[in-house]
Amino acid sequence: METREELLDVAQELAQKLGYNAFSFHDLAKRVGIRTASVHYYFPNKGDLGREMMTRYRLAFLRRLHEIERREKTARRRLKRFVALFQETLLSDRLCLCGTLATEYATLPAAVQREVRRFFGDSESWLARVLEEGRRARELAFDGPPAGTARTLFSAFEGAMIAARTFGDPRRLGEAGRWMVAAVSAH
Amino acid sequence: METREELLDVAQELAQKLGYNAFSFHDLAKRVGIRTASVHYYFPNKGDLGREMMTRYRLAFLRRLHEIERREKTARRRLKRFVALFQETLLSDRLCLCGTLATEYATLPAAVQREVRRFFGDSESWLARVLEEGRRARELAFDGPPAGTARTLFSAFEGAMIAARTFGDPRRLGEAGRWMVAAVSAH
DNA sequence: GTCTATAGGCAGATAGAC
DNA sequence: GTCTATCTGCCTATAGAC
Repeated sequence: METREELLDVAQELAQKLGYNAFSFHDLAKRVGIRTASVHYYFPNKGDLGREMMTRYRLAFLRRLHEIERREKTARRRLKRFVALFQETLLSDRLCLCGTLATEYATLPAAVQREVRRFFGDSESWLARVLEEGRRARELAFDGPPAGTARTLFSAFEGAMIAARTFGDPRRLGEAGRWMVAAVSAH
Repeated sequence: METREELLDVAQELAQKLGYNAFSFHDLAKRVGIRTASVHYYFPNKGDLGREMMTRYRLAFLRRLHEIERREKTARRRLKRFVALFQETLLSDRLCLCGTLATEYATLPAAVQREVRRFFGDSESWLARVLEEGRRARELAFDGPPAGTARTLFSAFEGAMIAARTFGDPRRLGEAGRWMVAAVSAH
């Protein structure tokens, strides 16, 4: 693998496990087997690394969402697969990268902040689309514009992820996922 | 005010706004008008400060929950007041202290981690009690044990708080609050 | 209680050799 | 691309004077 990608992988892992402010260029260098100065060859400063890490994460997540849409044809199954993506992350004691960066938001360079907001935006747009189609098909039921329900679902999943990792109990996320999906299901 | 309390106030403010790993003893000293070394007089190390800060926050929050229970007699009003507590925090660009510490969980001293878990536990117990009474009174409706719904509500509020601050839009929390309360309301 | 002085370590970052 | 060497600054923490 190219060193550049390896660095982003390690940075992402540490950010998801410990937070953005809790890892250093030296930590990355050690893990990849190079020197701190060499990390600066790829990323002039930590903000550049952070922005690229977040962009890459967002695009990879978006690809997986589109894959879900292609493979699953009912809204409820799509929502469950969305939660499953988060569960997968949780299994390696990681949070959604966007969730960790969002709590450290005020300390981030502006370019990284922008990427965090885009992640929220992209995810909520996808959820809103799934919700809207599901309601049109009479499979789901909820009041008001899909966007509002999408925002509530997304933040509920992010929050449940944090709680689940705190207690070292991934079932907390599964529970919240089933609860929220049931709440938007037509009965 | 005593210096000790002032230090805890500033530490809490910075932790809620920036994160636990983003403030230093020097930051606290500067704000309170003393020297870094003097902070160590009150708190031998940052872990001691963190634990005491989190304990104090948890107990103050619990007191406000009990106050809500005393003043409000319907479950729906109690839940709305719970969300209002979070909204109040959000108005000064802060997150729930427990939420910020939970995302940095792996970097915290064990004693601080324990306090974070207790905060989750206390809040969820209170919510579960309110939910149970509300259901018994036929005011609320939800499936299964109250604890499961309490966990989902609490993490949804924590998550909504994070999203709301990221977008600088407190209404996101209000929206999630109304959505969740409606979801447990008997119709 | 608060200070000065100081220690040792780690942070982000740069210059310049190979 | 990766290195050594180095800089500046900040971090947590301690010793000891006032």
